[in-house]
Amino acid sequence: MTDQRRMTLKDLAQELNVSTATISNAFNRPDQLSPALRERILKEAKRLGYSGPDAKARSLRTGRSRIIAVILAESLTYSLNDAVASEFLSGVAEVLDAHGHTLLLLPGRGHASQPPGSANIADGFIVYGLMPNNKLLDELPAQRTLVAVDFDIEGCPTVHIDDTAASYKIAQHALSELPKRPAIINLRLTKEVCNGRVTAEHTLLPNTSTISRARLEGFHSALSEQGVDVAQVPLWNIEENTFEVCSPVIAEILDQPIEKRPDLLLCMSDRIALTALTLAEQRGIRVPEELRITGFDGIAEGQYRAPRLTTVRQDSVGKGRVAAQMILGRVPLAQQLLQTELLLGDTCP
Amino acid sequence: MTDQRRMTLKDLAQELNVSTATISNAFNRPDQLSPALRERILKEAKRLGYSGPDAKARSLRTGRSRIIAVILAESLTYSLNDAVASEFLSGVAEVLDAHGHTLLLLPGRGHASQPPGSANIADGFIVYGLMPNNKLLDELPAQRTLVAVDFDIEGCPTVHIDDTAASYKIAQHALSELPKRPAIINLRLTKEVCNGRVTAEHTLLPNTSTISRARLEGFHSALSEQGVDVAQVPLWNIEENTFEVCSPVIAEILDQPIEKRPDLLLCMSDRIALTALTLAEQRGIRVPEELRITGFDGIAEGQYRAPRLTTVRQDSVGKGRVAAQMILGRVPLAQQLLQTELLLGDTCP
DNA sequence: TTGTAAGCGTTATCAA
DNA sequence: TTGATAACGCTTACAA
Repeated sequence: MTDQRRMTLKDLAQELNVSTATISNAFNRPDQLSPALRERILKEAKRLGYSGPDAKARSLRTGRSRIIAVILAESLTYSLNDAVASEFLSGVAEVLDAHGHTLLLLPGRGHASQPPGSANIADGFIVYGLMPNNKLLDELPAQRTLVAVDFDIEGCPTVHIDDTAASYKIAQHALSELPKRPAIINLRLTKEVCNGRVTAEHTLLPNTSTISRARLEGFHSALSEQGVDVAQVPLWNIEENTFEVCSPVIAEILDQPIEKRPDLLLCMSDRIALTALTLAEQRGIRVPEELRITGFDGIAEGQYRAPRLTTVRQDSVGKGRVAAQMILGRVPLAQQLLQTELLLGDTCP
Repeated sequence: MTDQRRMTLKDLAQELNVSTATISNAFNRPDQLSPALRERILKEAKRLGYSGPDAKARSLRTGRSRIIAVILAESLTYSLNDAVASEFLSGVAEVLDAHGHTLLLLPGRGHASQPPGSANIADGFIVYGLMPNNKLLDELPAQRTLVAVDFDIEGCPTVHIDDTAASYKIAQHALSELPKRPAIINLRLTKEVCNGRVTAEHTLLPNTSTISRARLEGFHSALSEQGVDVAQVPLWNIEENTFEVCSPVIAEILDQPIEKRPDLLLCMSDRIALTALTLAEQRGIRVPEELRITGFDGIAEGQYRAPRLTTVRQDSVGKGRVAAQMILGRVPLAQQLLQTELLLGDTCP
């Protein structure tokens, strides 16, 4: 009876002289037994140190674990420290939590030697961001629900924003005052690794469904519309959306002779824009007088500062919520497109 | 054989005319069967769409899931958007990932109606931050490993920083130039809810093991040492470490008549300090000339801006790494104390 | 209202 | 080197 190992439902049943089914019901279906008996069982369980049905056994038996996995395109380390990904996750977490589910975090890129087979314990998968190799996706249990966020998996429900429209919108705003020397700073858009100026030697990622590619599209159409020759607009590439990786590139841009230095930076993320802002401040370059800057995302850090960032807000939390609701089957599995909103700050009034 | 439902190990065994044990060994113990057979099994498995042993069944059988849970004191929504907690999590994730484990996130406070029984699927628990009620802790499977971070559970391995020493250190630095009107802004230190000035009507949290209490201790001893009567130093309380919650309190502090307005703010977090900095800038109060500000934590946002925050850096990522290593049994379960480092920025030179 | 018993898909211990 | 077979702890028809 009460030996070393953890007490099981069976032990408890024996102890109380009732059947295992009754104990199970006491925990899972209150309506299947008399309140009195249930009361007694719960009390005795607590007294004897039985803390409820074992999750492993239960999930094997029922086939469901109440665990939803989020697969992050980037490493967990990066994602957890990125404002946009964090907001997305908190949206997911909020909904899962409200419905008694929990969140398992899986790295996409560069996971350990052995693939985490433990992953397939999840009832469903939310895949956030483009997977570099579909290998991981292949390994996902086919039967399980899948929702893709910010990219497309064929025949799979997705949640998206209209990146092209959003960047068109902000570029159009920025171009209401025509810049002399506009420049675009994008995020991982070249096939080759390139942290700096994009030259003729680089090729852009072919996949038109990446968000970077879509945003470039939007910038370019707004520029063309104003009669700017987009081929003449310098393109700079950033390999990772962090201050450390951005800043050398931004420094290179800002340290050009003044007659070549851009007077408008269209950045593909707020992180890039904020880095540009900080470096401009350090150099005494006045924003927006000498340099106008636009961001993308609408993260808090860009709004709770002076000068406030001009940017497009995307509802990352909302994206997370919708993705989670789809996975839980609380909204129909579909192709959702979320709204964006222009945020007129001080960096490009 | 190949019906609707997912293929199982047994199905595969039947299909290949080998025993289930052999299939299992092919996946788990290469040395237990001839390479040729193993090769064949793996190939056929892939062809027939068997993606390896089911995690639920495996975890029931072996007793281990390769999942480690982190229980966060605050809601997931808050924690994911807090720089310190995020860094901690990324430290945990990094180590877990390197050893083929995955991360399950559990909310401490305010979890859903039904306790997530799915939690006990985890092999071990890292508890981050003070648990408001130990109820959740009681429910944790007694047998499982537990590591406490930033607070104490009796008889449990912990990882900590020396909050008192660290805040003593930074306060001492700040006091090298004696302020006329110092003030302290702390984080959730009153028993009653209080977002504003702490008065005689408020009582401080009794528990001396909270990090806020420990930091206050450090501030006070540095002040006393300089002959300042700590009873005269105003104490302000913040209920949540976010810009939104901080800013009204900071506004109240800064909008006092100039002869009452503090000239030194000792803040218990960088978030508070950064909010103070932003609001000071908005009001044209010069930092550090008219107002010196110190933070606590050393988050990136405080260092990648101008002026840089003067603060104490705690190695949150390192804390996460150590906690994860302890859980995995890669370092001895013990009481670890991590170092802190004074970061001399521009807000209190 | 309560009890009986058959799995859920594995792994581990044997024996062959 | 490979194969039977008994658990792992639980849920759920179905029977009483």
